[in-house]
Amino acid sequence: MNVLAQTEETLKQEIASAVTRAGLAEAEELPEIILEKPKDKAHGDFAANIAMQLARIAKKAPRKIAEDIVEALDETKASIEKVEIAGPGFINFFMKDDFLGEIIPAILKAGKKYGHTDAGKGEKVQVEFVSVNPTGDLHFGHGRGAAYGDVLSNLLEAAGYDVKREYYINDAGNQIDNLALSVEARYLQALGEDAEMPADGYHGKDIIEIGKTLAAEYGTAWKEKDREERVAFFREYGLKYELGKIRKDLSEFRVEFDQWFSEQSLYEDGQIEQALKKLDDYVYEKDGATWFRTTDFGDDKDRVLIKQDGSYTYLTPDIAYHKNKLDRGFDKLINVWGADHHGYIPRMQAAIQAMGYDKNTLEVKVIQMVSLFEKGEKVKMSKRTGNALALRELMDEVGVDAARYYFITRSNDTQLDFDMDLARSESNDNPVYYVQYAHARICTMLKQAEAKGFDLNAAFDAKHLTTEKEMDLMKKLGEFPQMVADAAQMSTPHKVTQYVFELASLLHSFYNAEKVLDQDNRERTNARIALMKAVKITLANALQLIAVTAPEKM
RNA sequence: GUCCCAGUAGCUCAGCUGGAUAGAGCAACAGCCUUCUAAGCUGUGGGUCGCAGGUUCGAAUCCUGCCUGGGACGCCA
Repeated sequence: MNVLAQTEETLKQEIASAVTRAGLAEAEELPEIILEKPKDKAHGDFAANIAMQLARIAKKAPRKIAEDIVEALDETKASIEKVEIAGPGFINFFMKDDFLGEIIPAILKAGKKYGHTDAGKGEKVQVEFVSVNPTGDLHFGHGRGAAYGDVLSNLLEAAGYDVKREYYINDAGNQIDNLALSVEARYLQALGEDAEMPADGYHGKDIIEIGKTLAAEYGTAWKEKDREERVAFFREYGLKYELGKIRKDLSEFRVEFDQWFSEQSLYEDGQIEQALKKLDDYVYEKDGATWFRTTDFGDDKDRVLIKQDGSYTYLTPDIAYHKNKLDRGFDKLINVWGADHHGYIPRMQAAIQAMGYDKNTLEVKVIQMVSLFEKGEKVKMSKRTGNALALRELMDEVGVDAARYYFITRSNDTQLDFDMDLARSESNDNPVYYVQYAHARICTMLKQAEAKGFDLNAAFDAKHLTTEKEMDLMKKLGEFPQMVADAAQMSTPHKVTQYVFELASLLHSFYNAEKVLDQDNRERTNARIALMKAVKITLANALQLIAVTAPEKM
């Protein structure tokens, strides 16, 4: 299925055996053979730097080593057309053109599965992301983390990992008490009372809405009830309301979780006590509190687990949650956090190690901040809510396709400027449309082909694809599975938007240069139709990975 | 003060597990629609890769120091 990778593999093996045959190095001391795809076509289809790497081992000049390797190469084995030595000792390989011929049939056969590999070998990975406190609206910044976690999960699945997506609900602790008290205050205010918001209350307009709704539904009934009972009810009500809204927004943003994990459930099952027991060797008492010696694992200072008042810090149930994850048998845990939480990483990794696991079992991906720009100016606050722009409002403004695409274009560790006008624009400035248009264009062509009586499933021979633009397209198509595997392995979803943009660009370029449907050249037309189908599949699969739609027409 | 991220073309960013003349989009300039969607294509100009050292046959990429911008340093979550 991964044709290009197979070609590469064969070539690597042949180079390796040529090196040993030429007596340049023993098999054990052979460095990993690295083949790169040169940017400049004059440097061939693949280039190897092995001669430079061997300079020290073989104690010879790189160019001389390269000559020896080339001498020993069996060119028939790896379908090599031509070999050149260049620069300081690069060996450039020009492959027989037909090595590309296998790509299109492989794509047509694989269909929606094209790009999938078994690189991950079924390893169990859990991706925890978003996990926003259910005390208010998701804002646009959360959208970046949501898109990142979701696309990363998609990539891991495509690369053959066994992935579970999870949202950790902070439904215990202070912030939920504050939510309850905030709801209470808004409820009483809705009844015309002069109730004051708690000091750390949540001032979002959504809480005001809850208050009004409660007042309308129950009138003064809750006001007359026992305070404790009332707050308990508001607590549940507020939680359910906020969580429902978060679920709905994320669902609309095309993000679905396998599990919504309740912090409260950790309290109910005694899991926190169990986790504390597990940390026992690294726990001590001081100043009436219980501490975790995270400095044993490189943290700046030790951290409190149980406060003087006997309650847990945020860290403690979170450790229990991670113990729970590990107990479920995941090989790898990936957490997606906002940049403002980066300082929390050392203590969490300390916990992982204290529980007997390798530090890298937990990988934390930090997502840098997002700034919104409109009409060239930074948008700080929403006029409507007084808070940061809600994710819902962003979706309404620019659409889910554009929002998701933009969040994914940039590497997670650079701050993102989100240009609202650009995301909204239906013009060639907008990369989302550019890519989608490529897909739509192919769909139109294929419809035209049918209308003109071409058989879309006619037999074809890729040898009729001879122009440079066709070659470029086929090479690009062939890179897709490796790109997916790399992006999954390196947690770099932005490689997908980059790839899909490049593929779209090659398609547009080809489209403008060549005509696909030609009654006078049936054989070439059949081959080109097959090529177009392969590009369409690959574009659609790439867009599927980032959950952006692939329209049939625009 | 310590830690994390960034600093690459006028702007927004790729490239960073070291490799050949540093890439893309936008902006600027010049062209392309009687032909499968011009939401497109073709071409031109544009760079001390923040600064200074170091490692290396080779550094935007690795190491050290410094500068600038953003973020974090709670018995908050």
